Amino acid sequence: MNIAVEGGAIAALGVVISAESPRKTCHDLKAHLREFARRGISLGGADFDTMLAGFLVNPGRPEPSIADLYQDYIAPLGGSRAPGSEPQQVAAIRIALIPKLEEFELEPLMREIEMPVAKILARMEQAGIAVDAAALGATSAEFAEKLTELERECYAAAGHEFNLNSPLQLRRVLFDELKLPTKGLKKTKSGVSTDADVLEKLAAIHPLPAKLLEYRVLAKLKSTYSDSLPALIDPNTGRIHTSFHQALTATGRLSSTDPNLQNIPSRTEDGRRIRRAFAAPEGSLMLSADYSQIELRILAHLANDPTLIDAFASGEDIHARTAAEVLGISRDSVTADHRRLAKVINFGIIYGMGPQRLARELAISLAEATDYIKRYFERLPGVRAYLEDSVVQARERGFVTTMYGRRRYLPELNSPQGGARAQAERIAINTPIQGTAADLIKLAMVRLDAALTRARLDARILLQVHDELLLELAREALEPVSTAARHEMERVADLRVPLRVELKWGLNWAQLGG
DNA sequence: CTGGAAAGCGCC
DNA sequence: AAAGGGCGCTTTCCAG
Repeated sequence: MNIAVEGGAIAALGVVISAESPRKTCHDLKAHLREFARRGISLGGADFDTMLAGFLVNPGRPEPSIADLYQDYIAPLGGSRAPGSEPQQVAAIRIALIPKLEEFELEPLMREIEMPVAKILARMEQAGIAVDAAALGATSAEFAEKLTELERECYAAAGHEFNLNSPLQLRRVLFDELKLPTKGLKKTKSGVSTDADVLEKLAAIHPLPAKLLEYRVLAKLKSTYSDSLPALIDPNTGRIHTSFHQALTATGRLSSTDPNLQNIPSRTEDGRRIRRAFAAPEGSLMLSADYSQIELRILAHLANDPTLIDAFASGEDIHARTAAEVLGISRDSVTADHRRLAKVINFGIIYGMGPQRLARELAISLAEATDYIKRYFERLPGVRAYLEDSVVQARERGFVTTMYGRRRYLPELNSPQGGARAQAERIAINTPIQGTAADLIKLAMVRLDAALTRARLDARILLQVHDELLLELAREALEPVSTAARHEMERVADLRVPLRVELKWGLNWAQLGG
């Protein structure tokens, strides 16, 4: 096979150098880059990660190990040779995967997006993020006081003490002891649900569900965030070092664990207290960038629907425009309620929502919900045609793709089970949209990192950048962005609609952001 | 004691 | 009769 393998620690990490070219292959490059950085070694020029390539070829196998890939791509070739060392296996896997990437036209996605993203993520993980442990501690203490009071009120409303964190005990209190009506309420496998939806309905007729809703929100924030995050601060760096997973989700999104930094609260004021604890230290500045309405913009592009494209091209409020279309009214007579309704419909379309769910969500009749959906598709025929075609094509080919060719296989589309088939059809609708958004956001990471690197900055999206001159340089790097918090930056991809970038920065970006 | 399922809920 | 897509974390509860 003509492969040279470096010895010692490097071979143990699965780095392979081909003898005829200087290209280096790695399995889980991001992990190795972190390990190398920790030891102060540089790993130059790695241009192929077998884990990422294997995942692109078959996303049904998340975070494949070297053994998984050997099993999938080398063993079936029927060679009689022994598997060899891990680096040798990695080299063989690369050779087997490259033709697959080319056949599926995934090579540009691999080379231009996934490989650069892996290197950026390694730096982000290594850099970590600063969090104000004292602020979190104060928040926890305050939440604890409020929780004690809420507990007392819940026990009083129930008539006795019980474990407020146990849905089972709560269900017995609500429906067996207090005999609250269960008619029309959502059920779980074991009985009537006690989720927020149900408790909100019951809140109108009894004080316990109302208090419990308050209790749950605070208990969640305290246990998941203000209590847990400080424990994850690395004593060596004083920062939190999350792990990003690049070869995991079915749609191509990233995920984050230990802790999950992608679900830090932002919606409620109590939640924003948690988010505010992620503040740039003295002398540094945090920058965050995001796209506004990216999924609906992608829908407009993929569906090539003139109305949606026009709405985005002219910078309209998309939910208000949808409201005007669906309700058949002029754009100036759209009220906040109309807009709220249209927003639910817009999201529902992306997720493949049916009329039942829409009716429940909006507290309207099934007939009305059915009518809204009908009118939506009448007014935006491009969307209807696109969604129908998506499902038909997916059924024929057995998979769906994103704009950059990322695949997701959907064998369930031909299932005899109606429920499983319907689920697969919703996935067939959602995945090209959600997955394309993931592609574009990764591409934006690569471009932004390159821009800031050119400006001699060390960029870390959502992480701190150490540089006294950051603000000046960021302005330059992100031209035509100026001092305001939100601006249009650039078109990241060849879309039929403009993408709008939202930037937030400051010593505390959470305060600046919406 | 550990592991896993279920319920619930935080984010996009 | 009909689960809106994608995640990860905490708690309870039960099995081993």
